Amino acid sequence: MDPIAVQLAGVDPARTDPRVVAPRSTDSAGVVASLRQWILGGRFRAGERLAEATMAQQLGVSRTPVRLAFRTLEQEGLLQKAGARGFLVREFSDQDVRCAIEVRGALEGLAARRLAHIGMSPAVREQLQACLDDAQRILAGGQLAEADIGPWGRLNERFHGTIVQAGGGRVIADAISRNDHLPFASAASLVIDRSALDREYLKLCQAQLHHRLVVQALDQRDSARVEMLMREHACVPLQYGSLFGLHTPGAAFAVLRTE
Amino acid sequence: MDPIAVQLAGVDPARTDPRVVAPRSTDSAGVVASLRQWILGGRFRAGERLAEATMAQQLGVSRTPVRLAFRTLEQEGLLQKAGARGFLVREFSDQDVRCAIEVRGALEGLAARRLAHIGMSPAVREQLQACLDDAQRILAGGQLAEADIGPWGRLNERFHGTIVQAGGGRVIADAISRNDHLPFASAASLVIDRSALDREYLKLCQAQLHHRLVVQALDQRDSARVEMLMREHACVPLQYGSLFGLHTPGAAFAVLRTE
DNA sequence: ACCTCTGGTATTGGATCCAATGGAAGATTA
DNA sequence: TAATCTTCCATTGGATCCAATACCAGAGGT
Repeated sequence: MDPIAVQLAGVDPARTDPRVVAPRSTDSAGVVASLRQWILGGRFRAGERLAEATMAQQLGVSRTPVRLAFRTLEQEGLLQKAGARGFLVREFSDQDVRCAIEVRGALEGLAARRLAHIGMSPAVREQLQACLDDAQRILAGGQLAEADIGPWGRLNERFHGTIVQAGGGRVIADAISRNDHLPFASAASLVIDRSALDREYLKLCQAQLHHRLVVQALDQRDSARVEMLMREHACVPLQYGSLFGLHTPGAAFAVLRTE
Repeated sequence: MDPIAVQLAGVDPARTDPRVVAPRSTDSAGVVASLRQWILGGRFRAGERLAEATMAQQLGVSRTPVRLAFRTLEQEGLLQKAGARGFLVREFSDQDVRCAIEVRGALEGLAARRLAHIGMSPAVREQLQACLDDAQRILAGGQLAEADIGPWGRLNERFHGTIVQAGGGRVIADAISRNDHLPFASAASLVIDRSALDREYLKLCQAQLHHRLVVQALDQRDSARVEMLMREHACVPLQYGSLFGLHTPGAAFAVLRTE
């Protein structure tokens, strides 16, 4: 096992569409998902050129869905056009990852600010409280168990999603979800070092504190403060991530490998 | 002429690629551009369903490039999937437009903040000064001429682009450019009321003042202030736009019609 | 009269074929 | 020997064909 083996917690692509049990590669959406996973998983070198025919063959589909998928992945920022000849796997520097995280902070901060301004509906307030309570239950044990990673990822995503939905509406939510395709940028992508669960426990406690402060500021309709808190909160994985060297040259995003 | 006839200033799609003289519809990129223009131009009703075959026929191309274009426009947020049967033209409320503008403010503010933090290179400083000088020349006449709209749009785009490039790098620039496809969100899309050029002149003076303040704050490495200034600056078209009722029901984005 | 089932049709998604284009390698000449 | 031109091939983009599928309408049953 890699010394910095991590896990991408949160929803997996298969869970998004209940009809699809396994992410079949024979489907257009499946092709996008597979390619995204391959790219993020470090299957290709950074800057490597991808040919339609080759990918089609490896995925067992025709060139048509691959062409569609390439365009989608280009929009997501994972590929970039290589002149008139195919696409390149985009390489992300530490700076880029940091930027992506700051972008998420800025956008979620904006959504939270707006939510504080317009005020939470009772349903939203209840939803957020439920997230806090669930998190409290997970953290109550005093340590982090392997089985807690998945639930935490889901509740974390619920918390952020609720605020974004309620405060930002579709436009901000879309901007965030577009950014989320970049490595480490998603709120659902907790970077968990499974070999140091005790340290990760402290990290989650920190995150939970932020969540409670955010709800507090929302209660007080303190828009400026809640924005600042959300922006700071986005930096949590950054602070910790930089401790054990995020970027591994050679693979595009080696640390994102889901093992 | 419509009482609120406006113009979308700045670069036109044809100028982006020097090889293409006119935006041919027979090209894949041309298909995307045409469809985008049609959607933003209010050719379709909000929520209207677009069929591949129909669009292909109207554009004089096969279904293949239309399929690609639909996916691209979906990523851009102008279309949304209608179940398993085609795509719908997304409708944008005043709220959505406001959100898109605030998103741009947040992202450009972020870029400016980073630029203030790392400091401007002499080349960047010079480029910004050139923008200020060009703007000053345009405004020196004491009034706004019809012919000034195009140059102003270009210099405005240069100003913003320079800051984003220098301070944000690729990731933030991409996030902004993805957002720019939404109506009114782009820095290049000045909304100019050609029937009230005197009022528009005052608006541009206001914008120029903001630009000068931004450069001042950048000179002073005042990252917090420059961020705030950029966010406020993004709201300029919003303030004025809301004065003469942005949203026209019936057409998707009637006010964006380039006449 | 209303609900349901079934068949047809419109429409999308995938595969394959063909044309266009750009790059690379080799040959020819200065 | 090096530079340039030409030819060939790899690869992409567009068009068309075929299969799958979801909506719609009509008929029949309750």
